[in-house]
Amino acid sequence: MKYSALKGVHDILPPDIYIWQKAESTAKEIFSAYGFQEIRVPIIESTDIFVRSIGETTDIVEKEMYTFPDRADRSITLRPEGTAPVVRSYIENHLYNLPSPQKFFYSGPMFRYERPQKGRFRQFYQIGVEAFGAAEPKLDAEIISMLKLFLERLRIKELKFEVNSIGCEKCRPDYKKALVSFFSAKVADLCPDCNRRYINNPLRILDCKSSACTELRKGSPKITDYLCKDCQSHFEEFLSLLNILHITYNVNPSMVRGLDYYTRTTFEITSEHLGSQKTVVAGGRYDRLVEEFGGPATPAIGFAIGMERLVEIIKNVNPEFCILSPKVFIAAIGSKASTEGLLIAEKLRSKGMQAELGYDNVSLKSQLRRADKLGSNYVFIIGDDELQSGMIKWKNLKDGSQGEIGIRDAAEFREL
RNA sequence: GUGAGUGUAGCUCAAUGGUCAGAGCAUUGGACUGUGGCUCCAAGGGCUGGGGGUUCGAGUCCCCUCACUCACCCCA
Repeated sequence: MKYSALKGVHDILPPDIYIWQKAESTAKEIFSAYGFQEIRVPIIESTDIFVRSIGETTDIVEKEMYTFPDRADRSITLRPEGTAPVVRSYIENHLYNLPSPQKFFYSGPMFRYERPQKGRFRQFYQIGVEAFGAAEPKLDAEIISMLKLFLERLRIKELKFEVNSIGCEKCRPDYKKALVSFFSAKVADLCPDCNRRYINNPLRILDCKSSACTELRKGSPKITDYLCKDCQSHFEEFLSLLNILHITYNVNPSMVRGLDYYTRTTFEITSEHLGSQKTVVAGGRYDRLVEEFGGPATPAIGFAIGMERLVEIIKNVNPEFCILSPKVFIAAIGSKASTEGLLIAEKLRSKGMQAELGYDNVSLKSQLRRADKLGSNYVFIIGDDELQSGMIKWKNLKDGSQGEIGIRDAAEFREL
């Protein structure tokens, strides 16, 4: 094979593409109902946009970005996530002057230079939403509810909703201190990675899967015990609204996000159908980011759906998901009949009916065989007899019934 | 970046170091002159991922390399 796709990227082909289209159109429909409008932002941005928002010491920025100099030697990065570009656009276009909250959704490819595995790719697709200008927990709950509806519409069940609050710039430092002092006596026994985390991001120790660290963090302080008064009541109201909305969730105090910009509410939706990369949706509040980017102080919240993972789940739970539209197949014998068939097909198509032609002047048998394989519902048969009589034959491939219809009326054909 | 596993036909997989590398599915054609699905028959399709080595002889053993997969890590 001379050429192949790059590592970690992939083609999306039929029949999978129908699942993608269904997921995308469903997202658009549901998100619109909640007042989210589509926004399209560039795939390339200045590198510093991502460094500033995601955080200099995160893995994404340190070793996973596709960063390169352009011809004028500016540092450009292929977006590794969607929030930063949307925030940049929100500020640059002064969207904060529009009535709050402003709600957007986006969809498109993201790029991270990672080692591929199940559910993880170098070019992957996300559909995400970002809502600016409302701090109330009502918005947080609404967004979770929207996700629930979206997933139900795709007939996906048995997902786990996990929520947490990671506090704000007032209370998180206290928690960090408590955590550091808790682990100070145990640093030596933590895994090498966690030794590094102990210095630059102690919260991540909670996330570590190594058995030693899992053991060592038993009894560690919980973020939820350290929340300041405001964060505490925000979180409590959020949870009570989830109850009112009949959303089943699990509070997971050790769920920390890998991007630095998150504050307060964080959440994740996971599935057992995904191997070790089981997060299909993740998001949270980022109440400080707009201001840090040079905009007015604006609370915000968002999430992103991993499309490959979503499609993987759909394929697992609902393999029959995509329904083929009815098709008419026109089998013609002889060149005159073939021309007639072409004209009928064109008329059907102009009315929006999917019509397929037999090619290559092959036997009727193989044309029918092909019609069957395409999943056609009906076949029109045109040959010398039909041209003479002016009546063409139709056959229903699903139940085998047959009949005749005038050549002129064939274009008016509706499911009989 | 680290580790493990796997590379043979379009796909899923066989083949003790020993004829010409096989099967099922798929594709195409035929049995059936103008009626699909079922059945039967046949055909096409392979530099056994690539390179080197051991051997009288390598798909098989050894080394290198590339690719894929899964896991660690990280994340959606």
